Amino acid sequence: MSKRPTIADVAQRAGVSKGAVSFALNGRPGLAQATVDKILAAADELGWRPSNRARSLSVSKAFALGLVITRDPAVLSSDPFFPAFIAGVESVLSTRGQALVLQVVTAGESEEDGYRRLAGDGRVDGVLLSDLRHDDPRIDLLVELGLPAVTLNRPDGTSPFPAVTLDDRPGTRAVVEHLLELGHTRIAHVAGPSAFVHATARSTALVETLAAAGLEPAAVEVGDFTAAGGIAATRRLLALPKPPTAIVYANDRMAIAGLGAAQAAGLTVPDDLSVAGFDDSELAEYVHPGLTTVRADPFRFGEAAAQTLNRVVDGESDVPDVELPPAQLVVRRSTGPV
Amino acid sequence: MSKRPTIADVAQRAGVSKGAVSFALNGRPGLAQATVDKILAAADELGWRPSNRARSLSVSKAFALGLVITRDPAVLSSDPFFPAFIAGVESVLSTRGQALVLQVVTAGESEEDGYRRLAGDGRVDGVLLSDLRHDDPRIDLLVELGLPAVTLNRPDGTSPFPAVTLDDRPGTRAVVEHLLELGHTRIAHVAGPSAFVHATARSTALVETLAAAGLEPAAVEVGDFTAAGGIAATRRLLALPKPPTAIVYANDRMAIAGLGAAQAAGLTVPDDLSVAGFDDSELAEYVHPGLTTVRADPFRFGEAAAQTLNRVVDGESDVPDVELPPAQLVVRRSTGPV
DNA sequence: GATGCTGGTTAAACCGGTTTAAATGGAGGA
DNA sequence: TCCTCCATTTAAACCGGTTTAACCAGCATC
Repeated sequence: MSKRPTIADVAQRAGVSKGAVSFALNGRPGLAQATVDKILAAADELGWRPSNRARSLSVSKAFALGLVITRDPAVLSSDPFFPAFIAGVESVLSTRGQALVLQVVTAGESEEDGYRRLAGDGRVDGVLLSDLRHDDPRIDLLVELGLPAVTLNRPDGTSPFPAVTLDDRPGTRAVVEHLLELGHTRIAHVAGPSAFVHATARSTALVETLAAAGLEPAAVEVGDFTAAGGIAATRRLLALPKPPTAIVYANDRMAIAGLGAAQAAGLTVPDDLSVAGFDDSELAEYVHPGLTTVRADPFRFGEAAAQTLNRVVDGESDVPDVELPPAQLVVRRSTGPV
Repeated sequence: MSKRPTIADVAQRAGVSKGAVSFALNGRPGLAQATVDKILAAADELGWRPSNRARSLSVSKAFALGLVITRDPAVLSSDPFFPAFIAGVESVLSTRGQALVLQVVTAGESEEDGYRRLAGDGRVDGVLLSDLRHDDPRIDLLVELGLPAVTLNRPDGTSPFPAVTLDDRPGTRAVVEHLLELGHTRIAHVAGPSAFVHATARSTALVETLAAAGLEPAAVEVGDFTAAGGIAATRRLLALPKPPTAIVYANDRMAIAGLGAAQAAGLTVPDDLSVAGFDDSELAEYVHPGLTTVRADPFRFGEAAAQTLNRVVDGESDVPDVELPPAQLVVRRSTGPV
């Protein structure tokens, strides 16, 4: 069981100093090409890979990015967004030898502590800020902590961090127009919690599209993105004196649950009620009837977010925002004529 | 913007040497109590927290655990297991100042590289081995890499690592017995990929329970744990000359998709067909009809796994296996009399 | 009074890299 | 021949902790 080689071993083997090896490895100028070749050959023969820990200490970098996920009720539990998003992040990190540090903040602990820990421990060089909220307190917190960040979608206040955005509005607009074309006029909405930026973005897009057609929502219920919330909101909508003929949900989980609630109430979808979701989660295609929804691309979202954050971390100034192609309408069987 | 204090600052303030501060911090014997108090007070006043990076380098530990998730087809995509599992892991790590490094291996890269990277970079002190497969090659790999591990469920070969187990069999048995009580005799099964230990555990429990009642499965289809696989398997089962009156799926995603397929084929659940899943994912309760399934506790699974791995990492020898309370049957509306 | 212990403390080496200032050596110019 | 200058290369400091060996005062022992 031979110990893992260190930079000193490589230096000795190549007949140069430690410093020279470091220079060669990092492609610094000032070394003769022949020397560089000799060093790289020696490193190769020994199978040397520089120690992350030593590098971390001397350059004061963690070579890792962080993601804090708040898991308050069960908002996260089966969210189809994160797994794919994380996969996208990884696809970038793996090429740069970086790691992803995940922190799930459970109900007890405060989310703020999560960020403080990540920063205080020097675990990460920057964080991805997801599920942005209005007047999000985390932005000031990160500024205070001096931790670079990238926001997923654009915060409403001023933010020193670049934003990676994926516009939910065109997709929402398309859903509403699709329903209008089918002849619906009593369209209700089950929104996400109004604290979230993306929740209100979807809601206002819906309201505006209806307004452009001279309509307003039959009703708006606020859900919490969970299946349980979707059920409750749906029941309230169906109990209205003049129930809607179509319901647009702010995410698929609420929509699928709402679909179940409607069916449990004896309604046939889409004959008696049209239902649309948002996310195009895996199950959307396979429930009965297949769910009309809006598809984003969380993998590319993750890629773009990681790339952008890395530019910030690398010290680039004025990193521009990145705008991803908007979400697309996917029409399935859960929507039909009135 | 004052720099963050180092151990030297604390030492100076307390009027002692760096070494003394280190001793005091780590609660080592050999220091007078008065000195310890003085040092801790000084550290407190300065708000000093030892640098993880420096500690990592000098003690050769990462203070982090790793989890590699393979995301080959889309097997992971909306698996309800991981988010809760990870939350459980975090609940343990956060109390010890450890971090969780997540590595999602996408289709392109080989899973083996994922572990090699994690080990080679010295990012983690140990890993959690999930989705155990028969003759899992990762066990030998981790031995070769010298990376401590804990397996989720017990591998069939010999393994030097402790196992944290949650027996799926009692739950599966309960599902089958429940269906037998309802009068079903033509019970089919949609299994998970036979490479997975937990998939075959569920399958054999099903077969054995039926055998105890003098029956055998009406048919067994192998799915891949995805919704798409669930649909395909269900269609094949329903196309049989004598289709089953009940289908037991190896997980909820396949079951929910199967439910949709059955309904799309014009069947009424549970009148024409009973359906049962496994996991008790969030949507199980809210689809129509509510899905009869088996509930495990992934959060506690994560807790137990992290605790056990930490015992190994801390150098304890002969860490015993941990057995969690078995999964429980949850009866809902998707199962009924023949 | 020299010797031996012992609890308390420190100086210095070490972990494995990066980085800066200084040293080396050979070519070109006076 | 001697001096400069420039391209290479190296020695040493540094990052911020941990750990080992040495040191020192005080006290008991003989």
